[in-house]
Order: sequence, then structure tokens, then C-alpha cells
Amino acid sequence: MLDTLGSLEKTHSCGELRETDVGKKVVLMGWVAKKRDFGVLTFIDLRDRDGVTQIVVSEETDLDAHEKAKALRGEYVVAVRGEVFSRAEGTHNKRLATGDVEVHVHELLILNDAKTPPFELEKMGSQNLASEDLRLKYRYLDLRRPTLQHNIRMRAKAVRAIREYMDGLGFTEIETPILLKSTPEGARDFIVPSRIHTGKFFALPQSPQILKQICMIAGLDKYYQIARCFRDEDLRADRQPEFTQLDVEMSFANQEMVYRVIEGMFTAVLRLIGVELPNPFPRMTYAEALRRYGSDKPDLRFEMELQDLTENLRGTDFAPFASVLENKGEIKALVVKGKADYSRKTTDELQEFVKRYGAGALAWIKLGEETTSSLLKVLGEAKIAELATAAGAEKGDAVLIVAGKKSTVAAALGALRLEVAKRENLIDRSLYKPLLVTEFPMFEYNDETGQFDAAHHPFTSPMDEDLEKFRTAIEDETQHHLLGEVRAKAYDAVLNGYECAGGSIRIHQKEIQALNFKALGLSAETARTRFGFFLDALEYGTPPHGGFAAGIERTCMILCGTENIRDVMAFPKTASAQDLMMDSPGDVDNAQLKELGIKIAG
RNA sequence: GGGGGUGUAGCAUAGCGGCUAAUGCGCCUGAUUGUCGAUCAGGUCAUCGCGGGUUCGAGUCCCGUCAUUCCCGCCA
Repeated sequence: MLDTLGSLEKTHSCGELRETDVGKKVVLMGWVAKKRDFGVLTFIDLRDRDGVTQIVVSEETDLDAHEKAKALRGEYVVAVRGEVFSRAEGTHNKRLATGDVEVHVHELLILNDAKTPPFELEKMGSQNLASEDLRLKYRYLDLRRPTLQHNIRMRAKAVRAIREYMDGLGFTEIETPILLKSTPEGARDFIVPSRIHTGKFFALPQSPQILKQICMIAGLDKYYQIARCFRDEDLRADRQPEFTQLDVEMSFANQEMVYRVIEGMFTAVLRLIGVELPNPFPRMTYAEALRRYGSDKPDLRFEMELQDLTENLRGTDFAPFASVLENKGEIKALVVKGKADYSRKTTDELQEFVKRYGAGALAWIKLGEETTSSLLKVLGEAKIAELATAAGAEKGDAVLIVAGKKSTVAAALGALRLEVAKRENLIDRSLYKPLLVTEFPMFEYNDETGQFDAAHHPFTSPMDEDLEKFRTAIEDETQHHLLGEVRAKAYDAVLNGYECAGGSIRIHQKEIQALNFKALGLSAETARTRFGFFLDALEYGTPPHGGFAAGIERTCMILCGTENIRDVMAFPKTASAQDLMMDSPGDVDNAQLKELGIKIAG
């Protein structure tokens, strides 16, 4: 027989009672995390969102309550009325925030019973969690775990800190529609059919890009939004089909003004975990980041920069290297400190690893008691020694070498750098290293189409310094390749190797915009159909403007110290974009489809 | 679209060609006055993901498939 709550109200949470509360009459409510039954004395660990408090029920003093306590099982929902006592000498529990006290119960109400959970919730000190798919199916149980409770609330705090910060700078929070038309980002859209307009579809926003620019044209001057975004692309550990970003746009802004907003925002958010970021953030151009770290989002929590051996190997007879150099490729290396003892097995594994990024092979030099190298036979001892010195390696180090196309070498060694850091535990997890990466390229060459695509998006402004090059490349057919060298007023904010924000200064003049469409191979007509309303708007006095978008989940992952985006979302989807709790996406019945005028092919 | 890992009781794991598939936790019953990963005694729980193949014999080897996860492509 279950009890009713009646007018009973809890006086404290299960995480807040302390020594100073001793003697207070309290009412606590929560879930039974654990019961320890000693016959005439029963202990209950009572858990709510704030923590765990030990409840003591004694047969001698409270027969009724004790009778009920005996019947309790895990996850039963109870209310207790009792008095706070200091714990006896030697029975304090340092692992509980409330471990100095306990509540002696006089009245116990069983508000609800519970089935035995399909998996054990997180216990203090427990390691082996149930598999993630099971926990996702019973997300409401998984969310009871202290870790996830903490993450969800940390996320709420982060979002609130962001709102306070943006509001303090005079930005206006503006909601934009979820049902809109396809925007020009490169991702696949989620499509929503319309009953009223049979055969027509809305698209969910991949980001509010165009609308925030429209807000600038509308004279709103400073816009921000905590915006949900949708992309129908494959998932990753830090990617979900729907995610949230802080979307910001400001008028009459140059890069420096945007950087200051980004820096201030991340600084405010990181203070939530007691971290003070440098002011201003360190900066690096895109080209420098790629050259030194092989990545446009370098993790600066450890050194191990890429070393260029290209010039040392120019003119080599070794055919694989010679052909790389002939094709304007490069040869670079990583020095792994103190790892001359890497086994053949390890270097083989690392070779397999870099092959995933398109590298042909991984050459190595080990400066152990003797110097050994996979290249010893083909290059000779003297050359090997020269390469090791050029790479900055010392006795005891290993040198890992990749040759190939510039982009391949960067991708392979950039990834290998992270892999080695992980294997060798080189990352100090107490560090928080932000970086502004600037001067992103304006265009990316697309091997498949033979055309240049927008690296950021088609409204990104070229750098003033590269405007001449930009014009020449478009107006002179023979100079088209110069597009690859044009830099944009585009930037990313990187934190601990995660791309946490990105943005640009936009084009606000229609002449430059027209040139850009031409560069992208978009005819005037196509541009018209795709962005007509926006092009119209551009002609009515568009102010210079720019902004950025910051990933809320990625930022929260860093705040919470997790590498799994699902740990910072209340209801995430699996890697195959399914919700295991709701079992979505699901079928709809034929009547619904008919009403929408949709037929499923096949 | 491609590649790697995982799938054995409610949960986490072991078993990797040969007796009745093992251990811990959970769960159930009982004992128990200070525990907090309680303890003790007893008990319960398995189409070894699914389908096919090899073999005298398959949880174990092979092929396929499904689920999940990580990565490449993709996602500015």
C-alpha cells in the first residue's frame, strides 16, 4: 500500500545537509539508492538531483517506519521526516558531501515503488557502466546518474552565462523559424512536408545563417540566439543530427570586434569551472596551424610540432620520396620523445593508423643505443643522422616520417600527433588552451567537380589584401587557379583541439557578391533562384557585418570533461541517428502520407 | 558509401575447437545494532545477437546479416 504525499513539502535536498544543520527537523524526498539492513537498524542512501544523504531507521525508536524501511527496494520513491544527527566518531563518510551527518527517521512514506532497473545505476567508485545502447533505451534511468545530472545542469549554467554575457553587451536575442527553406550550407537538409502546400517542403535550418544576416540588414545591429540546428549527415563522437549553437551577428563589425566577443564569451563560460582563459587568445593563421600542427584545430595542450624534412631530402634517389618531391609534395616528421624503444608492432600499428588518412607509409628512425631506421638501407647512416638532427630529435627519441601531398601529410601527421599524445598520455587534462585560427582560405578545390567550392559559405568576405587576386582570378580565365590562394575574413575558435566556434565577416556589397557567385560557378539565374530574396535584401543598404556560431555541445563537453557528445545532451541519438527510447524515426500511417501527397518509393 | 572494435544470465566480464558454459554485481529468502562497494548462509537467472556453413564435435573457426561504437568519406 503506497502512501500519498498530501501537503508534505521537503525542507532540504539530499545534497545539502551539513554539520551545521544538526538538530534540525527535516523532510527529505528522493529515490532509494541503496539499503543496508542490519535487522533492527536499517540504513538508506536517499538520492535526489543534489546528492545522497544517509537515512537511519531504528526498530527501537520507530517501529512503523522501520517496518516500511525493510520493504524498500532500489529506486523506490520515498519521503522521510526526521532529525539531523552528527555521525558517531569514525563513521563519517568523506565520499559524501553530506557524510558528516545522517537523518534519523521518525516517519517514512513510500510514495512509489519501482521495478528493478534493467541495469545498475552509477554507484560511487563503480567503473563498469552498462552498455550505452541499453542506457539510451532507458534514458530516464541513465539520467538519474550523478554524472549526467551534473552535465545537464552544467549545460544549463553555460547557456545562462552566455545569455547574461550577450545581453550585457547589448545583443538582442531573436528567434528565427524552425520551418524554413533550404539555406546555402553544404549539409543535407531535413525536409518537412506540408499538408497545406501538397508536394512542397520546408527545410529545417542547418543554421540560421541567412536570417541572421537579414537581421543585420533590418538594422537590428546586434543579434544572438541559442539556436537549434539540423543536419542530415553521418554522426561522430562530437556530432549529432540536431545540435545547438550560439549564433551571433553584429553590424559595422571587423574581425577584431568579433574576436573580442568570442574571447569574452568563452572566458565567461570557462569561469564556471574556475578556469581563467588568457586575454586575448593566442592567434595563428590557418596556414601556420596546418604547417606546425597538421590541423586547423590544433590541440595546444602539448607540443610535438611537425618537423619539415622536405629540403633535407631534395634530390634523393629513393623513388617514393623523389616522386613526392617532384609532385610538389612534402616530407614531414614527428619526434616522439623517449620512444626509441617503440617496437616493430607499434610502428606497424601507427603505420596502419596514418594509412587511414591517405598516407602511403610511415617511415621511422629510432635513436636508441644504436640508430635504427626503416630507411637505413635506402638512405644510409649519414643521411639518417642528418634527418634526425634536422627534426630536432635527440638520443632516445623516435622520429615518425610521412611523405606525400601537402594535404595528406598534414592530415596524417596531424592525426598521428593526437594518436601518439593519447597513447603516451601527453595531454595534461587540467589545461585549457584556446586559439583563434584566422585567415582561412576562401575556396576549396573540389577534385570531383574540378571547381572551387566556398570553404566557409558563399557570403564570406575575401580579405582586403587578397581582393586584387580575387578579381584577377575571376576576370582572367587563365588565372582561375589563383582562387586557391585567396584568403577569407573567416576564423575559428579552437579549445583543446575542438573547433568550438567559427565565423566570418560577410560580403555586404552586391558587386563582390556577384563576383563570388561567379567564382563558385553559380550562374546569375541559379543564384537568383536559390537566394533571390537575400540578394534583393542586399541591395537595400546592407551594413558591413559579421559574426560567428559556437557549438554549445562541444563547449559543454570541455566543461564536463567528456569526449562523448551524448553525455551533454538530455536525449541524444545513436551513431545511426536513432532514438532508442522513443524508437524514432518511425513509420507514419498511410492516411497521414496520403494527406501530404507522399508515396514511399520501393 | 568504406574500414576497425564489441555482442555470452537483468548488468559487467571470463571462456577462443572437446565433461553439466564460469566469476562478480544484481535479484529473491533468511540471519544480522553502525553500515556506507556492509557482511554471512541459501536460492534464482543463459536460444552464447540472428541465419547459414566447416567439423565426429562450434560460444570458440568461416560466410552473411542485425545492433552498437570509433574512424575515413561526408558535415563550411
